[in-house]
Amino acid sequence: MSTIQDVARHAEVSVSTVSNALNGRVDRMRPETLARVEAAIRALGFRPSTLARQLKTGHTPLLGLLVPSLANPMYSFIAREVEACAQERFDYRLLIGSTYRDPAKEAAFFEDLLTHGVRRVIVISSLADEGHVESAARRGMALVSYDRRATPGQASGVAHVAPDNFAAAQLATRHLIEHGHRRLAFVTVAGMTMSRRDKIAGFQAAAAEAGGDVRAQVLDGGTLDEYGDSVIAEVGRASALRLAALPAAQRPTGLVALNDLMALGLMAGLREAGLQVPADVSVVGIDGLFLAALSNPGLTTVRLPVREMAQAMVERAVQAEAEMPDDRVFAPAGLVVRESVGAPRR
Amino acid sequence: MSTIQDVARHAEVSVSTVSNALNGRVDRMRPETLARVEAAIRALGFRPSTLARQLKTGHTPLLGLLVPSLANPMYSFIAREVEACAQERFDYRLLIGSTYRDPAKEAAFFEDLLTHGVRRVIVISSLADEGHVESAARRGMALVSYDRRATPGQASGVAHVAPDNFAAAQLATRHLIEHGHRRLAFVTVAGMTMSRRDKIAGFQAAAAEAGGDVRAQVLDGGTLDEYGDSVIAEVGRASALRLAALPAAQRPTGLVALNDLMALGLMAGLREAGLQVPADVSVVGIDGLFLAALSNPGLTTVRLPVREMAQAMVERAVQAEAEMPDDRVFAPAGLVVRESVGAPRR
DNA sequence: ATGAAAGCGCTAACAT
DNA sequence: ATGTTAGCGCTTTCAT
Repeated sequence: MSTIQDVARHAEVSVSTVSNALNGRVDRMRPETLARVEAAIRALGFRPSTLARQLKTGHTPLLGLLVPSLANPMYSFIAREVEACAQERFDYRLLIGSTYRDPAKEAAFFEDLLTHGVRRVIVISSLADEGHVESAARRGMALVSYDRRATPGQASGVAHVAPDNFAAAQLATRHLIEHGHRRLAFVTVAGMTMSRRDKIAGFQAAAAEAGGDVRAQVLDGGTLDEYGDSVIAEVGRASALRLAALPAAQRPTGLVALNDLMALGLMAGLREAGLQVPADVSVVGIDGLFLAALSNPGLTTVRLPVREMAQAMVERAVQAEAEMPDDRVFAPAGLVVRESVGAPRR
Repeated sequence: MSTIQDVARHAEVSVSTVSNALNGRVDRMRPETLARVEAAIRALGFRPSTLARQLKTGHTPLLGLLVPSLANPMYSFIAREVEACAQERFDYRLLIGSTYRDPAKEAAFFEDLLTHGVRRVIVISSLADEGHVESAARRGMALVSYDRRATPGQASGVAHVAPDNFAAAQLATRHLIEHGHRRLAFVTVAGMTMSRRDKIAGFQAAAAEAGGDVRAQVLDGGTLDEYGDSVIAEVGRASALRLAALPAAQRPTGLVALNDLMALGLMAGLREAGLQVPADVSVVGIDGLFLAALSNPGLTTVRLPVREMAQAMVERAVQAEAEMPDDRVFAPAGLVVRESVGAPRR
């Protein structure tokens, strides 16, 4: 690797001239000089070290991304969009870390980012409290948190980007109601996060607006001890089995799943128990993963505007100095109707 | 952020003493001095900057990972294992990049890594030629390439880790043959890579060993122009439609898919065309994604030892100086039997 | 046992 | 228009 010194020597100019050329201050030199510098750069295959540059400027074109688990298709889809946007629009690279819902891992990730000079981070955390995130913000990081909203009346130094979970669940639930379902369940996992609370509220609001004969229950499928890849789907499968054990006359006929992975697990469990989707039970998911199109029956789901949210997060993180709204909520991109919802048996 | 200077001042020692303490050269100072330094570090919440350290030592604890697309569940699963291993065993963080099969993006990623001082990289590339990779190796990077083997008689400076694709496809094909299938097809996409070639060879070898009445064809489902998330599945769907259009007496009854995503697409297309899996057509995948367990019917697939391969790659990349085999091939972890394979209709 | 000082590759005043 | 130089935070000889 050649250095700026080598270039200066080769072009027979000083390092500052090379530096000026490198940083677009080309008006400060004769075109001819610039040409010589550029020729030298090309001849030597010189690339300035971000490292040395950063030591001086205190700034590095690296974006931190914290996800619960890369093996969860929703998170890897978000990661993909974040990476693409960061790279194409801002020339930033992605430093990624998984936490598996472990507070210690999360804290360690922030430490390492600090150490690496990374000062812009997007956090997708399922941890209940935002403590680490806020303390990182206090240490001067530009933080954007996904799927979470600001605690009211409390400036946290953290920006928030989230889907409109209320609207998404409401949309899903209305779809079920329109198909004639009256016994509804929202299937979730143990642990209440803000986003889950919103989905449940949307679910209940849709049920309420449909009138008195609609029964809407929330089904908590159990704990996610270890945040594995398939656990949410496994919880869905277990919930399906519990549902199937109910007498048919009591069993909910319309299920809103916490997300697509849960819906997929639900369908697998239902099938295992000998129940048909949608003949016996209808299922609708939330997320809009492309995998939902491959299931059998195809999963009807609420698509979230992942690309738009990813762009918003990247913009907010990278242009932290700019004046921008601190909190953005994105309406669902719409309902993708496939085959997992039908009229209830009567 | 406090610096080593602050610590030195606070502990009333010189920076070199602090540096020595930081780097485990504690035998060079009185225990009492060490204690003072440690107290100062704690008091100030000091964390040495990897950055400055790296500028001096030329080494950074960052591992580059190049994948075709994070949205492909197999790659994100590998990424997850790579990240976990790199972090837990070596305290390395992951700098990730997607290429979408674009040589320019791939080259740009290497450039950026160099610029960031990253000198160890794991490459999962579907690009035909390994040119960029080898040139990066020549520039001093420690490279490990996944799912590809060394070109014989050509020291490339690149280490290779790959599943035994031949054995995997052979295992899948034998399973079909054991169930009585005689008309077999291997379903792939356009473009021949080394790993695809090996899978096809394994498929054909299994067919050949089964005797003369077995017909084994290779079905190329078309191009992957843009390396999107679902494209392989889409190609599978399209291939299924073509297959379904064939007269039943000629149609292959047993399908080996290039990978699980392709198998999932195949099953979706078959269903769309009104064909039953496994009654009309049996399907077996390769990869062992957890998603294969959620499909309907559950996908029978050959599980690849992803964690073991990820560990091997990380070890090789991080301990590049150590003497280790340059090429490792991993046997499949076994066949996961679910419901997508049955006896052919007769 | 401890400290002084020379860089690592670059940027940005501040000269000239 | 171009050059000199002082750091950025750390490691590492080499002195003391």
